[in-house]
Parts: sequence; C-alpha cells; structure tokens
Amino acid sequence: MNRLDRSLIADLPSFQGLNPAELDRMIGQARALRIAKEQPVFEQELDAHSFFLLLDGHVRVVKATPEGEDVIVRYISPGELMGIASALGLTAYPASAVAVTDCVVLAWPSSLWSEFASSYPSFGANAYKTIGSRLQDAHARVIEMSTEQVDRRVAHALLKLVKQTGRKTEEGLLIDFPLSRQDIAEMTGTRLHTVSRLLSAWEEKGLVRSGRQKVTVVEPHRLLMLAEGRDLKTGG
Amino acid sequence: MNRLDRSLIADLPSFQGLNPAELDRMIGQARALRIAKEQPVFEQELDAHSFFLLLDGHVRVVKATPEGEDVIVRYISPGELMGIASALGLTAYPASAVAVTDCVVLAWPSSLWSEFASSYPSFGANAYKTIGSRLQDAHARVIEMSTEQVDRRVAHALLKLVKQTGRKTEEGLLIDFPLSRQDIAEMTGTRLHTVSRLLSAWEEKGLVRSGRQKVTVVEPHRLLMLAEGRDLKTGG
DNA sequence: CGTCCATTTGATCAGGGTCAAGACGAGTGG
DNA sequence: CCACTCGTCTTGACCCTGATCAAATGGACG
Repeated sequence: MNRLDRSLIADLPSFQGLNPAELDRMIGQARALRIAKEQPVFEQELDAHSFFLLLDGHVRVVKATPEGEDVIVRYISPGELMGIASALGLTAYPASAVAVTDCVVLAWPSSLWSEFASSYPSFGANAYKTIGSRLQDAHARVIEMSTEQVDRRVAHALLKLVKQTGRKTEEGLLIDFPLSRQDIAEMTGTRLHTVSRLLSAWEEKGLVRSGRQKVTVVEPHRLLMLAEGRDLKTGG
Repeated sequence: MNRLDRSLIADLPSFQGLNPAELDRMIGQARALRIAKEQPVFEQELDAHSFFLLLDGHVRVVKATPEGEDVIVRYISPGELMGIASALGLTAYPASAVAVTDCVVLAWPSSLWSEFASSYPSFGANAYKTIGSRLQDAHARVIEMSTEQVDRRVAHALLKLVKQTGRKTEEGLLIDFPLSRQDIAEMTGTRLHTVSRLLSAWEEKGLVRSGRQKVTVVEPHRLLMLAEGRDLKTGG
C-alpha cells in the first residue's frame, strides 16, 4: 500500500506555517483518490462527509437551480481546497464538483475539520483566508452582474481563467482545460449563442483564438481594456 | 461611565454556548457607539480596525464600483455581526456600512478576533456559520441574477426583507426601515424606474402597498408565487 | 463513414434600460 | 403658516442588448 508523502502538500499555500511533523500527521489521515474526467467529486445536497484537496487536474464547481439550469460557481486548480462545507457549519454540500479532466484528490473526513482547525491554527487561518477570498469573489460577481454588460463579463471571465490556468503557447495564453461556449455562458449569466458571437467577433479582431472546447487569449492587454470599458474600439 | 451588561448579548445567536463569565469578558472589551442615521459605521478600503455587533437600528452594507455605482450587499438587523473582515484575514473593509436609522453598535478592536476565536470556540464556530450563510447568500444571488428576470428578483428581495424585518400592521407586513425604489434597484441589479413600475403594477393587483421609502407586503403568498414563477397570472 | 456534439450564424423580438417630464410630499426658512 | 425647494416617485416614449428560434456547418470519435 502506498504511503502518502508530505511533499505532496508541503509547498501549498493552505499548508504554510506547518512543520513537517504536522504535515505528516495531516497527510497520514488523508485518502488519495483518482477521479475520472466528467465524474463527480461530491454532489450538491448530499451529506458532506469529506473535504478535499485537488492535487492534479481541474474541477468545475456547479450549482443547479430548482428549474434545472446550471451555474458554474468556479473552477478549482491543483493545490486548492474544495468541499469545505464543514468549515462553515454545513452538513450538506451546497454545490456539486465535477472533474473537468482526470483528477487526483486527497480526501479527509469532515469530522477532522474542527480538529485540524484547532490543532493547526495556521491551517485554520489559511483556510479561512481562502473562504474570505471566495466570499469576495462571489460579491465581485454579483456586482459585475449588476453593473456590467455581457461582453465585459465574458472578457473578465476569460481573463480570470487565464490568470488561474493560462499556459503559454505560440498563439498566446491557452486556458488549460476543456472549456465550451456553454461553460462560459454558465459562468457569466448568458447564453452559449451570445458567447459564440462574442468569441467570433474577438477572433476577427485578433484578441483570442478559439476552437472546440478550447480558448486561447492572444492579446490579454486589449482584452483587459475591453473588460474594463476603456476600450478604444480599436478595429482592424 | 456606563458599564455594559452581558444581557445585551447573552441571547444572541452569535453568543450561544458561552457562559456568563465568558460573556462578561467579551463585553468588557467592547465599546458602545451611537451612529446617527445616514452616518457610516465603517468604510470600504479603509483599515479594518474594528468589528461590530449591531444592537439597535438597521445598517446597509454597500459596495461601490470603480465607476461610482453602488450595489447593496445586504441589510443588517439587530443582533448581527458586521465588519468581520479580520475573521477572513482582510486588513481593509471590503464594503461600507451606513446606518439606515439611528443605530447602537458594539465595537471590538480587530486585534481581538483571533483571541476570541481561540478562547471561545463556540463564538468562533457561530461566527463562521454566519460567514457560511453569507457566502451561500452571495451564491444564491449570483444564481438569481444569472437565471431570473427582474420581476422575480425584486419579489425575492422584498420577501427576504419582510422575513428579516417585517412588522405586522393592519395593511400587511411592513419593511421596518426607510427603503427607496433606488435601494431596491441596487439590491436587485436593475433601475429605480423598473422597480417603480413593478411596484405600481403590484399595488394595482393588491400584492403590496408602498409609498415614499416605505413598502408593505400585503399578500406574501401571492408575491411568493410570483417570485417562484408559479404565478397563475391571477389578475383582479 | 456515420453519428453526435460543439459551434456558427441569421432572423426576430421583447425585456428592460435610457431619456424626458412632471407630480407628489416632506422638510425648511421666512 | 405658507411658499419654496429638494428628493422621491411616476409615467410615457423610444430603442438597444441580448434572448429566443431555427438551421446549417464542422470536428471528433467509434
């Protein structure tokens, strides 16, 4: 049986301030899981039995409305915590998480949360910092949806993804996992048709290059101008 | 000089699970403040020196966009914590808080947060539960703005306020603080004109009664139907 | 090679934003 | 006590953004 080594987590932001012995104790209670592409990590409404750390791959966090529409809450990248409902006193997951690519995750039983938070105060503080930034994200998104038009919201979403997972290629910065027009629509509160039209227009202007479930930002700077509304309508 | 008594806070949800001595120690470090109507409790971007508990009155939490538009994040009612940026590792307030009516608040220096959270674990757990429900609120709002039309969003907003601060009158449930069309617009991501038209229409249908900075929900049940889209278009 | 899904693109239309004007009501100062 | 002013609210007219409906194209994969 494989033992998990502390080097898997030692360098991650969530575990800064912990000594090797503490890391060993924490990882000793984790279970490593492999999640195949398109399979769920955890599901909305179900008992929040575990919390997770993504080691490899990408995960999409989705909330489903009563009417059956999906809204993408965020994408999780390697090194991030997810499913930390228990930190907030929840007994059920408020959203579902689905592997966008094949993933490797660590899982801890939720019952360990309070133990970890009190025994390893830096871990607790780091985790609550994460939650704080997610709360800020959510508010930022409310504000965006209240005050900005679709094109800017889509531009912001792409820039956020590029910052999070952008990989340099000859063409520009590639968003490093499969991302459809529909996905972008679910992130920005619009429809895939509108996203398609926007990307087509931007491709013509040379801002992005995109294909089937693939988006590359060619000119991040000009896209940012557009996102911030300081667009000079620089045509071709 | 007035001493603050633990009875001010003993029954509040945030302080459940604390014994009298603990309550005394906490309130002994608080300062009571009076905030006049329309005056700020704390301001966005400024150093988060304190966190607060609202004892009496109502407070509006607002985020201003770079372009100068305001978005109302939430209304705070008596007994609720606010300005708990420090719990999330923030050093500046992410939003401003303004007294909607004359208010009485308790203030603690932010530096005490970590001390409180570790010395009084129930207080910490309660506070993080509060943060959790605010995070859920924010996500719920993102979803609403992504998937629902303006009339439903406004209906939801009114119902939420009624649930939070509704006071029974002969006419129905009165929202218990001054609330303008503009305020409702800033809560729902629309314009005061649209809110005005909606309220006029609903008044005609007998769902609400409203006037200058004043809204009474006459028929919460029918308003809920409308909010949930199970509206039967029951005219007069 | 055929099927399935993502994508594109056109046409139409309506929700609600914007612009404009006026009515109403509360508080203020003379 | 009244006139005035200021801020809130109402209502009409117009128009634009982006949703909706419809159909075709194009890759990917079995």
